Amino acid sequence: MNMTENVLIRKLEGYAQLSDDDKRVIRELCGENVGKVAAHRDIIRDGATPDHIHLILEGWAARYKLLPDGARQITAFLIPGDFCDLHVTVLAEMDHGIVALAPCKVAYLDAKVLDEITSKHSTLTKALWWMTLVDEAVLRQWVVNGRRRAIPALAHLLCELHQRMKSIGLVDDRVFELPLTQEELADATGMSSVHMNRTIQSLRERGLIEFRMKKLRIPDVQALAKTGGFDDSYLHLRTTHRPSEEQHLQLEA
Amino acid sequence: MNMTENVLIRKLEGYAQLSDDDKRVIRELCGENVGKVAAHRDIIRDGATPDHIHLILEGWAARYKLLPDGARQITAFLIPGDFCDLHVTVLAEMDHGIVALAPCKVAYLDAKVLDEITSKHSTLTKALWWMTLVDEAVLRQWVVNGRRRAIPALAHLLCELHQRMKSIGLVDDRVFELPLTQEELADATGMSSVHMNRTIQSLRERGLIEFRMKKLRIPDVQALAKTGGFDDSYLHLRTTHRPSEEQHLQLEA
DNA sequence: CGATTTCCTTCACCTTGGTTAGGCCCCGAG
DNA sequence: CTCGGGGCCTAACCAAGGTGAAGGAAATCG
Repeated sequence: MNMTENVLIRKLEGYAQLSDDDKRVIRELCGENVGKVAAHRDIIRDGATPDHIHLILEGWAARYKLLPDGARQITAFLIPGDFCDLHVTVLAEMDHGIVALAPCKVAYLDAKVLDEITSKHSTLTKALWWMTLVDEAVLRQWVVNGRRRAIPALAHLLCELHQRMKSIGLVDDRVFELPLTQEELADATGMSSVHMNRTIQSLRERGLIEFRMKKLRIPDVQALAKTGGFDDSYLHLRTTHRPSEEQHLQLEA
Repeated sequence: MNMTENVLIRKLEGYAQLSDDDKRVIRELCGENVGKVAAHRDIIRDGATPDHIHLILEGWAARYKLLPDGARQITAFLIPGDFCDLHVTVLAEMDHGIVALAPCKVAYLDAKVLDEITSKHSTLTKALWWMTLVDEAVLRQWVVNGRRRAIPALAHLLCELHQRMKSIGLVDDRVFELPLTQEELADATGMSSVHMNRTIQSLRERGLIEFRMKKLRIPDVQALAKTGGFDDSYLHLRTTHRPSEEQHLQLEA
C-alpha cells in the first residue's frame, strides 16, 4: 500500500477501483481546510448542526452518547479515513457527539462539494455509500457484541480495530497504535473499567494480546478471532483474504 | 394521515415533501411484484446475494445474527415501510439474516429501477438516504440500550417501536400491534426470556404498559419515555413534536 | 372437541460483572 | 525534588440477571 497517498483514497480503494480523476477530486477536497483537535476535545457536539463535513486524517476519535446517569457509551471508534458526519446535508442535527481520543488532524470538507460529487462521480458516490453501509454493519456487530461475555467481546472489538487499521495500512507486523485507555475501551464495550482491566489481563495471560505503551500486538490473529467469534466478512472489504498477499505472508512465516 | 396511501410514501413524507411524480414512481415500484412470507420464515438468509430489493408492506420482521453458541441477536425490527436490503447494488452479500416475525407482505423491487431513481429523482434519493441514516441512528441507540438495565432498556425499545409505528399511522389511541413473543423481545434486548418476563411484569405492575393478545397499550407515553430515558430526536422525524397535534392532545387531556 | 405445541410464568440457585476503595507507578508541573 | 493527577491494577463485597426445570394458560390443529 502506498502510504504517502491520502488515507481516504487508501480506504476507498479497499472497495472500488478509483479513476485518477476520482482521486484528484478527493485530494483537492481533503487538502483545502485542515485543522487539529487535541485529545479529549469534542470535534462535534451532540445536537450541533455542523456546516462542514469532518474527516479524520490522523488520530483516533469516538462517537458517543451520554446516558441520563452520566455514563458514556461509545458507539464507534473513528480512525483515519473515517467521516464524522457525512450526512450533514440530510439530517439536520447530530444525535450524538464526537470526541478526539488522541490528537486528531481533521479535514473540513465543504458540504456543497459533496453534492457535486454525488451528481458527477458515480463511482465515488457508490464508494461513499459503501462506507456508510460498512459503518452500519459495524454498528450491527456492536449490538451483537453487547451480548457476548467480556472476553469474547473485547477480543471481537480488538479484531475489528485490527482489521480496520490494516485496511488503511496502519498495521505493521501485527502491531498497531491503539491510543485508548482501559476506561475508553470499557465505555465502548459497556463494561466497568475494573472489569475491562480483568479482561485485558485475561487475554494477556492467554498470550492473545500484548498491550503496552498505546501499542497493541496480536501475536496470533487467528487465535484472537476464534476467542472473539470474529469473522471479517461484515466489513465487506474487497481486499480481505487477497490471495496474493496471504500467500506472501505464508512464505515469510 | 391518509391510510389508503402506500406505506412507504407515508413514511417518507415524515421527512420530505414528495412531488406527485415522486409518489407515482413509488407506487409503481411497490405494486409490480408483491409476495407473502409466513411468520418464522426467512425473508433473506445470511450470506445471500439478493437480486431484488425487499420492502416490508405489512407485518413484522427482524434483522438477526446467530452467535457461535446458537443464540440469536436481533439487531432491528422491521415494520411496514422498512427496506430489508436497500444496499444490494453496493454490498455484495448479506451479513445478517432477515426473518418474518408475523405474516409479511413484501414488495420485491427491481434494483435497476433504484439506480434510475438516484439519477433522476433527487428529492426521493435524499429521502431514501434519510431512511438509511435513521436506521443507523436507531442502531446506535440499540448499542446504548445494551448498557441500560433491563427495565429502562425495555421501556426504551417499546418507546422506539411506538414512535415508529406512529410515524406510519399504525398507532390508534396509544395502542398498536406488537406481534412479538417475549422470547423475541429478549433476543432484541439480549436478555433471557425469563428475565424479559420479569421485566414485562414489572412494567405492567407500574401501570406503564398493557400487553395482551399481541397488542401493546401505553397509557402514558411520557411516563414510559421517562423510565426508558427515551428522547425521540434521534429518529429525525420532521413530524415529531408537530405543534398542532401536541396541542390537540393536550386539549383532549 | 380433545390433543399438541407454543408461550407465559414462577422458583431456586449460581455466575458474571458492577461497586467501592485503596495502592502503585509514571510523568509533568512547579 | 516533590507534589499531584491520571492511568493501571487488585481485592472484597454484592446485585442484576442467567440457567434449568417445571407447571399452567392459550392458541393451533386435526
